[in-house]
Amino acid sequence: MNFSPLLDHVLKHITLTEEEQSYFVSLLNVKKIKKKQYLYEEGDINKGPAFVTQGILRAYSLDKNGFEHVIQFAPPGWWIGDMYSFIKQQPGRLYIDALEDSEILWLWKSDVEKLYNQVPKFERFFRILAENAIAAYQGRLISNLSFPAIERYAQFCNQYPALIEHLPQKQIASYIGVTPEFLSKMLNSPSPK
Amino acid sequence: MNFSPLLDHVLKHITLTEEEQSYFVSLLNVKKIKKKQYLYEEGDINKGPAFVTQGILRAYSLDKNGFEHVIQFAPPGWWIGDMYSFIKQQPGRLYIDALEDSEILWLWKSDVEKLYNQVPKFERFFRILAENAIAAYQGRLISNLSFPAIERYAQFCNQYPALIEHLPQKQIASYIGVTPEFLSKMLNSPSPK
DNA sequence: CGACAAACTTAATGTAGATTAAGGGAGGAA
DNA sequence: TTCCTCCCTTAATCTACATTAAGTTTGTCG
Repeated sequence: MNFSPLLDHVLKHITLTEEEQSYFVSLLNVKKIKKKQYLYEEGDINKGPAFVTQGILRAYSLDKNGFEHVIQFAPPGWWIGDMYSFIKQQPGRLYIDALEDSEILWLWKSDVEKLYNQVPKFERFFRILAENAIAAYQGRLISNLSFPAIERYAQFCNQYPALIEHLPQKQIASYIGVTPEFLSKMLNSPSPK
Repeated sequence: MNFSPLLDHVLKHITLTEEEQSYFVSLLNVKKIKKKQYLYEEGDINKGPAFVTQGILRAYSLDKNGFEHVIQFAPPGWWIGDMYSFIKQQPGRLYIDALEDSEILWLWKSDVEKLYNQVPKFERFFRILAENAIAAYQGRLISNLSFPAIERYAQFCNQYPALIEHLPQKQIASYIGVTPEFLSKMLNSPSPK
């Protein structure tokens, strides 16, 4: 297994000795997830954040009519997880599955705690990670509340150009908060961008 | 000035010696904000998070038609800030003002960095704070994407019962993402809850 | 290769919520 | 008191987007 994408990512924010690095790596679990399989099994609450090394994961919620609403995509190099479930240690409201055959690295919640105690610098790392996520969520909320669908689509294209090619249109529709039919109509209408 | 609400809040998550506590307090700035005044002045990017001790603050974005969209309310005991602007050190997209005469404690960005160096336990404190905020934003997004307006209102009432009484209806309408007219109609229609 | 499912399109109809416009009540300042 | 501003309400009209229902194209896998 090649841990260097994750290590590089960590080392961008904090410095670690060789021993600290190998301790961190020793806590990591590898998991291969086939397309359509889930990251967490039913009621899995002791699993911590997951770092994507291959493929694409997706977090979504379900409404009462059974429709999916995409909360986040995670291509390689991104983290994904149900933060509510993780913090409160309660079953969450998020489903996380793979849109393609994928591979992730993940930590047990208890190992994350150990890591904080053994190498407190990781408190800093995950603080920075969390702050960036907040900024992203704030931006997403602004977008949802303040812009019409066509501009949310344009913003998505700007922010995630690599994803546009990779993702079925209906997933993008779900992310920006419209039906696949409406997105299709938007894209094939007067100003077809 | 009475710092104990903030100190109590901090001490719920980390333990601090007397000296650490007074060092922390020495970095705090107090500011009184009158109703309708702003937390940040034009282009203020070196100011860090603000902790509300009295009153209510509000963060909102503006759309191209000049309409306000509330991203967050902050009653006493809550933190508020423009995380994007804080992290990227760029002008943000959020306006933060007071809905009532208020009082806050705030830190310079540079003092937050000093605090992390002098008392690394604060990395842990702000990590926990940030993680909780993520959980809240995830919940808000789920709510916005997956539920109709009337249920978003019900959820708001459940989550912030104290705010319902305190806030003008139009602010709540803006938070749940509808016009004041429509909220009024909803509340005075068939099942008036 | 054939076939079955999944992805995209098109179009008719339906609806949640926006917009516009008007009027009424409560509080504050002079 | 009177005026003014802010807040809430009601109602008519409008629109962005959903729903339903075909049909078409693309992919995938036995």
